[in-house]
Amino acid sequence: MGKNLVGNHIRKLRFNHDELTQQQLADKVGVTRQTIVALEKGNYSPSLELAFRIAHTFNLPLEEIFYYGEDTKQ
Amino acid sequence: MGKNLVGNHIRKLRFNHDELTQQQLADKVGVTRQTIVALEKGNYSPSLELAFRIAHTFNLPLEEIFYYGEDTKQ
DNA sequence: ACATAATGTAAAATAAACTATACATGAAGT
DNA sequence: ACTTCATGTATAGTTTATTTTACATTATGT
Repeated sequence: MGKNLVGNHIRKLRFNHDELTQQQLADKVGVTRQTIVALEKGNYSPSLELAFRIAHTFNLPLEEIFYYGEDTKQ
Repeated sequence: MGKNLVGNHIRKLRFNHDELTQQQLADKVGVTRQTIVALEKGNYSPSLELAFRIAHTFNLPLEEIFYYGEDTKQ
């Protein structure tokens, strides 16, 4: 257990960003689709390394994709 | 194995920031001293959650403390 | 009706992060 | 000389992230 305190906007970004599919994003960042599924579902938070690669892929600063605690963004 | 691609400025920050000791920082962010030691040594990269808590403690954006690949900062 | 592609879900196995414990070293103070 | 404190190092154990495999569902196209 131990609830996951980190949220993200991955799902939204996949659609805004070239309509990426889960599998395509997974390939781009070098993980399996299951990992993307789990992240979108909020099952756990990624490693910092993976978070960086995802941010890289979307060309966004990490903190615009991932946030600690409640989402405070627009 | 699997080399760690994420670096950080934790050690420097401990000194710039109130001369925090490893143990004090560990307490503030809720991990053991061993974790801080490992991070400073670059043995592995933290979870995203821990990275956020550390950034919080130093009152800095996460990406000013942690960087992917080579350090490109000043 | 059939095939294909995207997604959801689930569970067992491996890898990586993190803890707990323990001991060693060097510096600083008394 | 002794104590205390910060740090270094090591290793076994637990927890969490990630992989692998597998099957189900819904939508789209032919």
